[in-house]
Amino acid sequence: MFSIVENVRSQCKYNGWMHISEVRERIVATADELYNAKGIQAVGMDELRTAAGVSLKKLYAEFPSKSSIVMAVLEHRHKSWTEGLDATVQQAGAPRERLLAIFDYLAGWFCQDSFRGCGFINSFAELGAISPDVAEYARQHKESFQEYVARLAGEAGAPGFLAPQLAILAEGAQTTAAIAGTSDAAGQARQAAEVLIDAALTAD
Amino acid sequence: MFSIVENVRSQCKYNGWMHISEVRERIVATADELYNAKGIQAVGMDELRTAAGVSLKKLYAEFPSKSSIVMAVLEHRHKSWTEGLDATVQQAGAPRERLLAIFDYLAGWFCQDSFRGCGFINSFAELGAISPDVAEYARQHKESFQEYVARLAGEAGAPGFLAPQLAILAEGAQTTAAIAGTSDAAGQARQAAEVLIDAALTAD
DNA sequence: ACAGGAAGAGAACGTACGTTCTCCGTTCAC
DNA sequence: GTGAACGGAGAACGTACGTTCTCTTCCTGT
Repeated sequence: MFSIVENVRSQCKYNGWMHISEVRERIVATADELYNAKGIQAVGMDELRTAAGVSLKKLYAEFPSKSSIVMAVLEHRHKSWTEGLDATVQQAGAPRERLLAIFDYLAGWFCQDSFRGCGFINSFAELGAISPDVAEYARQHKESFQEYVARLAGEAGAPGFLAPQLAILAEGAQTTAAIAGTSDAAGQARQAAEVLIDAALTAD
Repeated sequence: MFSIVENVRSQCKYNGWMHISEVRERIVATADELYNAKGIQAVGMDELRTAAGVSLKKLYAEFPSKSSIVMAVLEHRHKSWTEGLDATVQQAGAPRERLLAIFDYLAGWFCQDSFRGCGFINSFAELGAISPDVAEYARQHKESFQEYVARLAGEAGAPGFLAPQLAILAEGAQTTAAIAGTSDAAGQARQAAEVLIDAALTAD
């Protein structure tokens, strides 16, 4: 299922003036924005077509169905979220600061006008019950985040129970910030994370 | 907007064999289950009508539109969630245990087969962008939870920063448990809450 | 008994949307 | 220059769904 994008991307060739993968990426980026802003089910193929500046024929030449676009958007979200988070984490120095950098990344994200909550939580809420693929992708994304935090926590020398605690804080900050419409939760979660990290490090 | 239910409820009268409010409550309870299990947009009025054993005419006699049913379901969810939480909290003794009882309530909830995440987070994700009423109701629900935790934290003598931290933990546990499909997050959040509570109480 | 009205079942209507098809203009190879 | 392939615009099709309408049945009050 997730290999479709790579298969098609490997068949890229010139079609006169634009690389096929660029059309795909423009469609996916546009769909990501629209789905984030209005919800997946609220955005029709015609609206996406207009916003992306692509003909319906090209849309369906690139993707066999709307659900395949949704899955491509989830891949896109996972990639940009993971890369953005890691970039912020890498800028921090000591292992303890790298754990806290997670919440700095959240703070910057929450302040963006386009922030409307975690796209995986949202897509899971909207489609998880009727689309096993969406539910499974959301689960994998969250699992990979858990593993990422666990790696950072391990590098800080923390016991195993710390990482799930910090991950839960991060998840809670995302939903709290989205629904409340403020970015306060990032700072509150960061302060809680400091307490949990210090307690875990001294207990070890 | 939120007073519609009360207005109609006050006009209750006998219609031969069943109180009108009982029909309303059956519709709302059925809608709550279906919306929770499959998502709001995935459940049509006909499916709701069949599941509730009510004619379409009666459905539209009780509610002017689907969106009014959604709002009634949100009121119903808020009431049962708040009452269930408070019942668990009241069973605990000391103020510190009452704060931790929040996570015991979550643990019991997560273990239910019907658990599919917080209904307010889900409805916000699904409809918040296109329905200001839904977004606002979700915000109010989360705000009331924040105030509830703040009251419990105040009774425990904790400083003001503790309550938002515990609320974020609770929110994160809900989404983590929903997407992961396990109930582990409740215990992990509870242990984190213990650390945060003790740190806040000794720092005070 | 009979007129009148309430209520159920489901047909009907309008709309939205995912997907496919058709038509027409453009381009490119020869 | 000409024909054939390609691509864009949007019409068309089938389906689903929210909402309303119609018909029939059954109960009620006198």
